[in-house]
Amino acid sequence: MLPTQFFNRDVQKVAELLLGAYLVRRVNGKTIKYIITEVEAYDGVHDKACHACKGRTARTEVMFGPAGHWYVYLCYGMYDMLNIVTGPKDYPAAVLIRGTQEITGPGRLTKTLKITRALNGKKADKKNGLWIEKSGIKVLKKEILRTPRIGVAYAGEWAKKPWRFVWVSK
DNA sequence: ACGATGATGAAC
DNA sequence: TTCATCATCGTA
Repeated sequence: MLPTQFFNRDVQKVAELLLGAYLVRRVNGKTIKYIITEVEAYDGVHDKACHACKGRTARTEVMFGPAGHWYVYLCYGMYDMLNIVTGPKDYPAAVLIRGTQEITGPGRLTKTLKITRALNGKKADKKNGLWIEKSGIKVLKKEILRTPRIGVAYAGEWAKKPWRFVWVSK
């Protein structure tokens, strides 16, 4: 299980390192590991695509908290989005986990793993049934595709930042 | 291409 | 209290 310290650093570094790691879900006695293949970085109050650009609010409070906690919010009235908080306390940033080897799309991911806002603010550990583990899989730099983030066209210049990371495996 | 569906933040 | 907006997806 990756410790809090792992997440307590630059959000883009964490995003990159999460590719090839296991997202582990334990629900009613069964534990399943999913290999993370697609993530996005959201970085600070200045990032207009990051919810924290609105400042400290009831929703964004979790991102201002310590690293290694889940930030789960409802998107488009239907889908829960799963993020892991990164960086030091009071610096709002998070990595959106968009997909795994078996599951493409952040909405499908949370639906399949039965992840809801009940996990919002909870620590990524075994007690909460959702955590991240090192897999031992080697992801080469050349296998990482970087693109602008999805669905954030409203964010002006920030929409153009190549902060989406995809592990292209063949 | 479009509607479902509800929380959020900002305006009034 | 109302309103536009939204880190999506299934159906067409």
